[in-house]
Amino acid sequence: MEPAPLAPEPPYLRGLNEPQREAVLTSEGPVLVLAGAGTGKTAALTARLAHLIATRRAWPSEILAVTFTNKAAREMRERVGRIMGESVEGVPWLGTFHSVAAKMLRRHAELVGLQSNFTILDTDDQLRLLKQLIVAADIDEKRFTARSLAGLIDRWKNRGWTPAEIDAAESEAFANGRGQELYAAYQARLKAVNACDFGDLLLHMLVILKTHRDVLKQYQDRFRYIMVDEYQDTNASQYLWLRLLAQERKNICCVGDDDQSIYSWRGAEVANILRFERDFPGAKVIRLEQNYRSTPHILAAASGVIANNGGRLGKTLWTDEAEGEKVRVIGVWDGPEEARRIGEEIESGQRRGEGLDKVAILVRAQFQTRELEDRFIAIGMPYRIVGGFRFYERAEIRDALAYLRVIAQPADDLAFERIVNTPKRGIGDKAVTKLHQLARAEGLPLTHAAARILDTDELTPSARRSLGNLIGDIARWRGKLTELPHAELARQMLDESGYTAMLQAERSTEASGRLENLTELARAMEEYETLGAFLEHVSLVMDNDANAEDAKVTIMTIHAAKGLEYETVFLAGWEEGVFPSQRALDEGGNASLEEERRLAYVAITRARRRATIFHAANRRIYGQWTSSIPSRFVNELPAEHVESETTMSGGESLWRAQWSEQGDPFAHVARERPGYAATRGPGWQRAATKPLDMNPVKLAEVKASAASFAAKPRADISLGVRVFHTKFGYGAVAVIEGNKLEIDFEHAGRKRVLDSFVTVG
DNA sequence: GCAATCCACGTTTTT
DNA sequence: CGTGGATTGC
Repeated sequence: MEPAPLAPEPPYLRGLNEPQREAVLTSEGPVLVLAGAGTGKTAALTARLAHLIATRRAWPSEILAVTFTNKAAREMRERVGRIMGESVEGVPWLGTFHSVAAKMLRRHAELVGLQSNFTILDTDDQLRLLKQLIVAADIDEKRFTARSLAGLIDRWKNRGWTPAEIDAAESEAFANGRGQELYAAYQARLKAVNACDFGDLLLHMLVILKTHRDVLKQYQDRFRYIMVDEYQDTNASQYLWLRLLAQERKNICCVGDDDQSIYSWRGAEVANILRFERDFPGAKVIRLEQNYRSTPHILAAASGVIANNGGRLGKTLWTDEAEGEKVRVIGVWDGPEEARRIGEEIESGQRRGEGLDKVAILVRAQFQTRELEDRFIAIGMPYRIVGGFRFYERAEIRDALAYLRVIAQPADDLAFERIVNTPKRGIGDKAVTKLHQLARAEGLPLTHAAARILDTDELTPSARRSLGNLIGDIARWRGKLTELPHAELARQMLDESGYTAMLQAERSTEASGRLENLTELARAMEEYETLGAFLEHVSLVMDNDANAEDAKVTIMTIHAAKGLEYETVFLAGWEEGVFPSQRALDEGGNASLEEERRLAYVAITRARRRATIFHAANRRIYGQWTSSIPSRFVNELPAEHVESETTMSGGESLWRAQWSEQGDPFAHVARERPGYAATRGPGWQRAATKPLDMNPVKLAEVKASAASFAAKPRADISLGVRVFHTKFGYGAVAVIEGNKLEIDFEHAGRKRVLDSFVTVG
């Protein structure tokens, strides 16, 4: 495209190639950009955003730009800021799917039965809640775990299904057809505690857009342009959400790469890319194929592997770069040798003057990091491991947040449960069970139920005292919410609750680290206007890639490396059973294998100049020595772009021999752990769906108690009635005050109890 | 109510 | 092999 002779080329087009410009300048109508790895898709996307604003096609507030990660959102925001300078305040609707959906949902929360200050639960809260429900439904929690139910519900939500839309066949997937019932119960509980999980952010918004024409219209009018990054990773609910919003103006631009779809297990549906042209007839499809990242050998190696996948949209990556080194494949004896070799390679790189921050080691699974870590500690190689625990997932941070949540959102039972006995204050299971019982019977949040129970003799005197103190503290802290900066309030709470003292008493290095984390948390809070804004930030945005600039080698999973690039990349553990993973080989068939192959493609394309692939003949997995054969992906590398080497005597022929002699390449892997395949494989799934002998009577009871959510006066209790109490035994009602009773017990004497704890008898 | 001990289990994890 | 969860004993 020729720049107009008189108008100088706008700065945002500088350095873009032809297809990139086309992606930027085609502002009207649906556009699908197929962008291969390293083809400058973020540059194009950002320039497009700048173009829309600079040419006054839309105000920043009229553009919806969604990404999957906070990192991507941040990067785009920074780049737009750099291009547009101070002239643009910011793009309010630029963010992750979840943060944008949350922002919308806070405005319309009441339409799905929530208040706008709803809490966003994390996985831990979610699991605790589900477990309670499973136990309450009298389902064997060993056989049907909260984790599997969480996974199931997540999948349903990813597909955009509300409980009403779960049919019997789907429901079968959990506890003998009770999946739907539990899903419904879960949603009801979430509503009761004014909370939602990650999936709900999108699903609730989707329901609102579907059922409230006016709301839909409002957003359709507002968003003149919609842009979507990493489109291959959208799940059904995100897809439906986008489709509704784009229906009116059809100015939607999706950027993605079907070859980099590695999150199907999280509900991502590559099919969304494939059906784009059907959903938006006349869509313009633009391919970005010039790679600016890697050498021809690296690209060819990656292309060679991915070519083994079927059903691709197909792109041909090319580059202007000089040829460079071939991809090296190194076979070693075992895991420790692999780690040793990688260490040596990095050291020789250092001698060539390569900085450690230019080097990454990518692994398939987290357990592989251990060996590398051991070795790096031994040789004093600075490293950092990406992934593992995020800042806000640490126990102390979650505890602190729970305190804040209890203050901010009185209905947040999960937060209250978390802190009620942390630090230990003698309020154990028994007391908490009682609280639950009361809360459920009267339809109260736990904090209110706690206040109620204090007036009675239901709890032991010491528990009562403790609980009284806690409730008093909570009330006091709530009172300070308006007068004190929330960071200061957080510090006070942590001190006055005894939480800090608990950690100080530990006197371990971990404990002092935790204290530091809490200080850090309080400091972070200062940057937020309100406590609510801070809590939202924590649950949706906070991540921990701090000090990525340090001169350290990065160790991470391939998943975590997506979107990143390094001069030198080491790919460890390319063995059957590790990569592709055993799970992928056992279950999921060809689709799983192809996803593993896409992972291999992502892994190789992270490298700019040097890629080295390792495979070991022996590896210790779960303490068991396992012998393994090279990954099939190694064999799929085009020979002319690869340089092989083995440290074992016999040279490469030994690998080939092993490879061909092995009739069933997985037989030995399965043999290593008898029963492994039986518990995790298809057989296990069959067992999970097999009808079980359930007790139907219990179900009726649960339903009945759930129905009597609201407190009603007990018509069956009047003065003098003989009642039974599990702790105090039989007695006669002496005083009635609403739900509170005083009873003369035959053995325990006069006690104050709540009517929900007694039965007439 | 809590601490010590046993035992089952074990990909990837943007939000 | 290590970990976290549940169970048992104080």
